[in-house]
Amino acid sequence: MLDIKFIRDNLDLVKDAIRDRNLKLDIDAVVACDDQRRKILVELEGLRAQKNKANDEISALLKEKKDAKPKINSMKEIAVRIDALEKGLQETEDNLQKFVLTIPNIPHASIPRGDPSKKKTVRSWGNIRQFDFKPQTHVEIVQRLDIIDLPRAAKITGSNFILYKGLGARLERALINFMLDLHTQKHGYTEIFPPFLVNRASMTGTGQLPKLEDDMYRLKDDDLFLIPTAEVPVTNIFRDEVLDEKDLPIYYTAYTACFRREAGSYGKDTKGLTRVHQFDKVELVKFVKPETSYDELEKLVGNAEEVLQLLGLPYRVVMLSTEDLSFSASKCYDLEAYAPGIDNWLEVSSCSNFESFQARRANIRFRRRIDEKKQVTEYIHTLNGSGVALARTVIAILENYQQKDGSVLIPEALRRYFDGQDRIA
RNA sequence: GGAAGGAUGGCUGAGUGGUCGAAAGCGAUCGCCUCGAAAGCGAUUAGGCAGCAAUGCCUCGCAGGUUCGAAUCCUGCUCCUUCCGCCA
Repeated sequence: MLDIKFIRDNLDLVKDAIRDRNLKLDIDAVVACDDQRRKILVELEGLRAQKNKANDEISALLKEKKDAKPKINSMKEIAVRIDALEKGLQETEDNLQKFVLTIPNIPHASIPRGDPSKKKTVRSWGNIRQFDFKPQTHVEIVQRLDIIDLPRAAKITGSNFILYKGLGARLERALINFMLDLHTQKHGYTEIFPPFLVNRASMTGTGQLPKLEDDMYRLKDDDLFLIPTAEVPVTNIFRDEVLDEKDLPIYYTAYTACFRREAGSYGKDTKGLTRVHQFDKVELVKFVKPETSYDELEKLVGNAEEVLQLLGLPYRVVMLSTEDLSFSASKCYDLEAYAPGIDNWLEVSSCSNFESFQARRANIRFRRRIDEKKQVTEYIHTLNGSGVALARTVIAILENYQQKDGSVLIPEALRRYFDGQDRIA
């Protein structure tokens, strides 16, 4: 959420941002709504001041046992007027709030303007393997090795769900442990295991609601949502709290399953494990002071990249353009791992700086000491990134590590989680 | 699912329908004291909105209601705690 004052003071900037995202929103109407709000507020506050003064006088009269009747009667009229203004104010504020919640974050100046094709490859890592046989797709591999059973997953639940089996299940568990161990032991993150269901306030706090309600799984009777990412429960840990400056920055990492309806995406990447309704992910979340957030973003990307490097998966780092940027993000890097079987770059991580956008929605602040006398509370900056998402990483591992004899080598970094086994055969 | 109790500032916790945005304590910050620290003493210490400012207004879980006036009374809701039931 953007600050209405910021919107007023930076009208052109906000309008440019909407245009750069290829959206249509009537920002002038928002300002007009706020004008109306202020107009009501001024009159209302004047009357309230009058009322408060009169109440003190009535109080004093009663104390001295004098007659307060005339004063009381004269206030009845004002009370009615105040009542009416309050209703009007409420209505105007609700409208304004509803409107402001649909305005996306301002894209950072450093990112490319325009459609998704404008995205910029920042760097690449690793070499694309040259095969002396025709590499198979992960769909073929998992079937042959009997480590993932998609037909039965479809029977149990529906299409685009995954049933891991045997060493496939083991691989999933190994990856989760490997990533959590790396981030907690080497990168200084504290491990979190949050609820997988969250309430509406949490979903609104991180920006999934109101816009993306159709993409979420929602419980019928409880107004709870299955989390689409650990970002939601973990960022909301500090909702409506004021943090202490000296506790910052805070780094959290969490494994969760992630649930996405993927409404409207039928026919797109629907083969195999590329786009599924439930997948595992290890997430990185940071709460930091505003002046450090862009440095923290670079470090966060580095932490996610290290996962792919240790797994030996070739990847590239892509800076998204304005139209590709998610609703709440100001700047975002995607990590794309190469999968030779399907000959595709797969988005396995998305690392974003939200600046104060989520913090304002979720009301997460910190106390900053200015000098001995003065301290102020201000919104923190939140960041998060996948470190990394599993289903697609599994694709990349299977397709990159497949051997001519049909087996799949287990990346060195994972072997300690396989009792030293070096291949899936 | 049933019963009872509760929700007040960074935390604990008092609160009479009318000088209550709110006692007290803890914590924190600053000062005094000290070679330095602890202890002690003193001061400061909720958030938000409008305004250049002075200042004004709002907020005691949330939403309504009664009243000239609500932290306080009434209704509904949410959440928490304890007990019972069920349960991995």
